[in-house]
Amino acid sequence: MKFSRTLIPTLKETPADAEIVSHQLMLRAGLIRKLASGIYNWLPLGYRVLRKVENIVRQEMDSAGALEILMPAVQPAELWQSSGRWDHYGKELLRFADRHDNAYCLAPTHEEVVTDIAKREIRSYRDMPLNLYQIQTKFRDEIRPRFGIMRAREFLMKDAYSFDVDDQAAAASYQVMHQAYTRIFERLGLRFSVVEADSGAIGGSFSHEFMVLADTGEDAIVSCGGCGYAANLEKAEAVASHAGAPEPGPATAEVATPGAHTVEEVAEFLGVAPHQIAKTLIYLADGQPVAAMVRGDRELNEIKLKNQLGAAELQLAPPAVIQEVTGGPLGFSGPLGLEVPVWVDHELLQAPALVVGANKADHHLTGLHLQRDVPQARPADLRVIAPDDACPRCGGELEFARGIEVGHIFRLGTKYSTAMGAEYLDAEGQSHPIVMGCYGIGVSRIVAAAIEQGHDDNGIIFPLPIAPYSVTILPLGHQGPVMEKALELYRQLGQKGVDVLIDDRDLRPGVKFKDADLVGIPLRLVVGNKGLKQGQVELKHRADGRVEMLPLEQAADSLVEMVNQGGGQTL
RNA sequence: CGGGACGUGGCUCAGUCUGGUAGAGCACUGCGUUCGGGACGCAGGGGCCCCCGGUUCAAAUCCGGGCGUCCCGACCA
Repeated sequence: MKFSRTLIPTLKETPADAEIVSHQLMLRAGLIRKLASGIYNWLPLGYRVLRKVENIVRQEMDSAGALEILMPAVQPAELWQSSGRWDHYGKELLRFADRHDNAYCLAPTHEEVVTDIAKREIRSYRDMPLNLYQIQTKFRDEIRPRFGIMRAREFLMKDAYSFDVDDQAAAASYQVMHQAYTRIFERLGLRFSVVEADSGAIGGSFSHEFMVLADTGEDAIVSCGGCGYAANLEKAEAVASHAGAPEPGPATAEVATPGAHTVEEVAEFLGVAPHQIAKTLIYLADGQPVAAMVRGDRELNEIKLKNQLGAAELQLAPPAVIQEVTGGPLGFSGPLGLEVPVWVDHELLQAPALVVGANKADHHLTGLHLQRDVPQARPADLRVIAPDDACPRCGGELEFARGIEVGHIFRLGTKYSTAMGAEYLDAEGQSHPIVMGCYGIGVSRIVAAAIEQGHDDNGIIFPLPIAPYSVTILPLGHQGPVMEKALELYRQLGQKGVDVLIDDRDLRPGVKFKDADLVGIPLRLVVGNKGLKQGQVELKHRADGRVEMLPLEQAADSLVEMVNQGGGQTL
């Protein structure tokens, strides 16, 4: 492609409404433009990147035996009512009516439609295993779209769904996808980590997330170098020590703690360490109050609590409810005398004496021994794992990192097939619900994630496999031998199947250098008078800045070799 | 949905407090010089100052109401 013939509107200045690097650089490099909040146009250069990501995903899904289909973005309400999600999905589901006043939605995901396909087309155990996937536009009416393409309302997703006869077969299908995903992210040229994850509202037995590692990532993850354990912070287990329960000390005593609400204030006032204090938090789980306790220096993991309770919704109780449940104001809650269920983080059982709220304004209790004083307390893993925690598998040291979720695989079990009546007949003629799995990849998000991971002060550094062009040629001059040689190289590379962009604009060299860096093309070939006099062209690697001089006659072949070895694609 | 900020040529922003002819840099067009890291000179084009209403002789500027965008939080593959 000739630069002068395409549309790559680069910007010198950073647009004011872009906060994170990937968003800024995608705008500056002319990959995307915003149409509305969370809704973007993909310009030629950006769309090439998107298509290259898509190609790799498609190739690996195909070779894993999945079958590509295309499902509609507009879906009738009835389907969503049959799964129960029309009422439960919430406002993220964009609903509207057609001219006949029939209700529809823009699909945020496709379990309903694909289960409907399975229900209609799968009759026998002989029809499985089956895996159907699509690469298609999703719409989620996010409360707050942000970070450009990273959390957009409309985005491109690869979603796959597996259908199996039983859990064992479903586990095998899950493994196949796990491997396919690993190959996909390796081929994309991204540093990533596979972590255990909470399966969330979609349900199912367990799941893994594929995280692109980047300091700016929205998710925190932990991993163990020793045994390979890795998990989302939301999910990571905090193991209890196996030491026996400590002997109780003297009975509890009430102390006045005027004005001390927070753990820090109470610790300071009483001259104890925060870990000797227990926080008691009052939650509403599906509207029912419960108490949950963690050590003062710990953070409660709401997802763990929610899962323990089997609750669909969990939120901190408002002050009025706290007053009603505990008899005291916010900030002085404790477990004694509560009639609601009390859940305690198992770590607390090791404490011989705890400071807790007295359920009375400006008062706390000291010397609380959980087993003695709150025998009905139910121990569980309720807290967020912390840097001083050991690996829950091998006891080794944990590393903390940040990541961007780009893939998520779930086992769905029979949630949708049962709700929607998708069944098959086994060899004995018995009817069973189909066992499903679902597997998502945020295709457009990968583009942003790749940029979060690969950039420097000068712009984007694309991995070769997804770079919009593998090679860019910069003729430092607009005519004469420089341009002739540059065009010759351009033709040679093109004929050999290399995606190449030649900057044939009549501009000063500096502008071309800046744009080439900004746009992030991995291999840059500079054709200038200096080099040509020695029969050479200069090759610069975008990633590490390495420069080498290549003899003119061999340049094309060398480049082809590099592109092929680096997994470069031709669109 | 709670809190905050912002809306002025394509982009980045000044001007708003204290009402009085709409500005700068970049980008764009033409000419000339320049040409290995975002050149320079000259000459140009381009604005419903987010929208609606109000106050005023006069509103980008003051007042009221909308709309939009971004950030933090809550929420979310």
